[in-house]
Amino acid sequence: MTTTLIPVTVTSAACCVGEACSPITREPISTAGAGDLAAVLRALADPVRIRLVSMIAAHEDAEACVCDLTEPLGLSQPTVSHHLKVLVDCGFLTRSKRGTWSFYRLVPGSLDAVAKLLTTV
Amino acid sequence: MTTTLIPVTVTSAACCVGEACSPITREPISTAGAGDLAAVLRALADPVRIRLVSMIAAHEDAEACVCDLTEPLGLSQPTVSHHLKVLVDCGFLTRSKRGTWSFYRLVPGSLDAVAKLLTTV
DNA sequence: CGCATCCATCGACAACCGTCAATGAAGATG
DNA sequence: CATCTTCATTGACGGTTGTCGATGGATGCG
Repeated sequence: MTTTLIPVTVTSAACCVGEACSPITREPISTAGAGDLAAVLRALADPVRIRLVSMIAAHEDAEACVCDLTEPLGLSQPTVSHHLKVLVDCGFLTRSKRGTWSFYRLVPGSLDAVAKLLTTV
Repeated sequence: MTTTLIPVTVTSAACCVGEACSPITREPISTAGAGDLAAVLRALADPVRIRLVSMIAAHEDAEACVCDLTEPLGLSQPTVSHHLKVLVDCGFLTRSKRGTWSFYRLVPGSLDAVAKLLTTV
């Protein structure tokens, strides 16, 4: 028997964005679509979270644990965990526990999905 | 004599983004760059402002005045003016007064500049 | 077992933000 | 001139959010 793992994180805002997959400048976006896109953008609209995404993506093996991120950011561990949770809940990061460590990784294509909505050309 | 118009809206956040013109996933973004990008994204991270950008871009002649936008949004005129100001200050919209009316227009390329920063491919 | 490390969650506080009513300036209209 | 329309600004209020300290669970190690 083969176990197939189907991601069902429907609540992911980054997933919901896929509904309105055409640029927002073509025609007036729906009220719901605007709310979904705003929620995703709000998750990225923070200096710390932008640095987190950037640091994780550029980190060795494209993943990082909390203890790798706390000191460079100069923030407390709970604060970093909080921001990471926001990014995970919105579908930009995944978390995988290995031993005591939690490793965070960028979800491929999640940023591009948002970028495509903003592209006018 | 040829009059060359050089845009010098340096305070525009959407312009500042141009400094870090490479995708954020290539290497860790600078603290200042993250702050600038966050400021621009925060301007877009609101359902009303996303609808405003979309409605204006898709409007006739790609421009609209405040009275065109108030009723469809179901918001008060001061609130709409407030959101429009945020978008203008960040370089996403331009305002041109003609008579009593203020016409707003999408700045070409402003959204694409942000999209490029988020694109990983 | 006892202790240390890594981390998520909770509660609290301050700062920020979206919204509206009120106001006044600027132009159009009679 | 008098009036109306369009719009920006101000001040105030309530809700959201970023931050930290404290706490406790889970894992690794001697």
